[in-house]
Amino acid sequence: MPETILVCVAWPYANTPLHAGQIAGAYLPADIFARYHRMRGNRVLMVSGSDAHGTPITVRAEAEGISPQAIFERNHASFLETFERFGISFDLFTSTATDNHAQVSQELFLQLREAGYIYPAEQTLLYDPKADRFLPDRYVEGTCPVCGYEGARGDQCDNCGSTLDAIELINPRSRFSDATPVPRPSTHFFLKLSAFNEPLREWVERQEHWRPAVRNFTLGLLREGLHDRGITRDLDWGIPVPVEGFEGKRIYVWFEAVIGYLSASIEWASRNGTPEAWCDFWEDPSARTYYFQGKDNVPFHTTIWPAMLMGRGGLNLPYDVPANQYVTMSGAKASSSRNWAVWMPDYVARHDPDPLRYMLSAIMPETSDSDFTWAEYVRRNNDELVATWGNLVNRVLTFTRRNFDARVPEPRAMLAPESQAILDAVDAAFEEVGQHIEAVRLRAALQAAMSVAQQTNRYLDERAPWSAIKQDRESAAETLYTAINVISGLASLFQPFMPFTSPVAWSLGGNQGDIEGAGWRRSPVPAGTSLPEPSPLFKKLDDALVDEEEARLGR
RNA sequence: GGCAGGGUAGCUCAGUGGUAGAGCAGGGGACUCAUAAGCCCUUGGUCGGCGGUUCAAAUCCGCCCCCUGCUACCA
Repeated sequence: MPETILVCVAWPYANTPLHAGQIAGAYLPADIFARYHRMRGNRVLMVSGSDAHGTPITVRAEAEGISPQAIFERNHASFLETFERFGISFDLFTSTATDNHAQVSQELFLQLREAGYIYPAEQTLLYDPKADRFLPDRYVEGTCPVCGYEGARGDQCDNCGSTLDAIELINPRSRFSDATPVPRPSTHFFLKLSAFNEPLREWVERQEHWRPAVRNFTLGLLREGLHDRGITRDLDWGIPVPVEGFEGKRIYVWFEAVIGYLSASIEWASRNGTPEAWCDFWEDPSARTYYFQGKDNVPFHTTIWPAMLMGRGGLNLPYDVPANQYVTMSGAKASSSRNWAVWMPDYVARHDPDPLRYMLSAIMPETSDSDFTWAEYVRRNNDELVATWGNLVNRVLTFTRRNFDARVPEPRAMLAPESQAILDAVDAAFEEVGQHIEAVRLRAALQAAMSVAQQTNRYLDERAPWSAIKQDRESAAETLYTAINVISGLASLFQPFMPFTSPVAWSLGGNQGDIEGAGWRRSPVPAGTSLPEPSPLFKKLDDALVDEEEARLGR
């Protein structure tokens, strides 16, 4: 019985290209998860898109003297290319700039307003008379009322760490024009999050399969109590508020961006010519919805979005929110401004995708922050991908080619116990790796697959077909027949993690056709199958690469 | 400050009550099919500190120290 799985991935903010930390935090785990479920024959929809709106994009646009639209389009194109070249297999990667998204967002806005969960209220905001615009807190600077530091931002004082309200700042000034901001009233809409505190708490309490960090953090937020939040802003870049008298105001990004999961699903369905197909993922209670993202996004996916869904009614709540911690770069948090990151467009232009997919899977920050270093990247490539897995394929196939005329050898009728045991091990690994992936323990899943490759190397050494062939050709034939069949299984086990090299390994092992279509199982390779000319799956990397890559950091 | 996560071998990290683990690095060995790769053996830790619960604690409880993240435009 196929399952229905909706894979929602965080919407990247379209103001800079993606870096490896974001890939490890959300896009890669989501992709592995989706590819696995597709191989299982489950019905999968994986969606995300560029977050096109918000102040940082308008500010960047002003700084570069071009339109916000141009900033968004440039980065959106970059995202699509990264996903394509790195093998992130979205069913649809759209953006919040589509008419469809605006329409779905406005509709949900009105539904929640109708239900009494959105209400208008007047608030006093800082206004820049010279630039003729309202100021977001972080674009006001002034003296901190707590410690007297003169460079405090309106949202927070970097000196003492106090959380501030821009209106409290002494001697405030606008970062747009240096003008002195003036308080000015403006009416905005608010989302009544307070109404959902208890329903959310009861719901989260029952989600015992969530990661402890995600669940405890959310319960902490709910214990303190959610406050109603403003969901409109005085901006001209964004989705218009669909209410008379609010022309010139926009729906704020954090309210509108999470709706993207729904609007993207609807867009996918209509593009496919099956406009109702999204309902299977959102309305059927047996469908499961997973939200992949970094830990900074947890509150939106475990409180605000579920509250919006509860308020609307009739749509599935998140089944799991497997948020990852952060991947740091050589010990420091990734930073755009300091250029402290592995930029994906840069990486895919110069390196193969699978070694980084493997590395990031192996250090995936599932329970705590983890650290990426180029030295470790080279080591894992050389010691694990080249030496353990790539070399296993290569040694088996070159030996077979030379001694058995490039055909899978005919084994004895009854396999030796150790041969049967290694075949059983690879078959059992599908169950074990699959359980890990379904529980989103991807690091453990990859390790379980890799350990079968290690066992297979041991098996080869025990059976030593290179010496057996001299006295007992049948023994060598059995060993190679067995090893080739194990390789066929291993290629499928690795496919969700390494979708570029695994199909190659699978074909080298004598298989034809599509590895993903062959399903989550070992494809048996019968004796007599002819084998193609083998070539190495991975390139051994030179240690000099470490220095070269590290020199690019921080410049 | 509050909340959350983490502090286990030189390095990166698994391990939630029952004789301390993996990979890498270091040392030794047998082999030679393979991108000198693979295999076997081995050195190495008072599991952040102090108390407590228990027949038994890395694992549960309390306090302390250190690292990381979050702290929400409160209307």
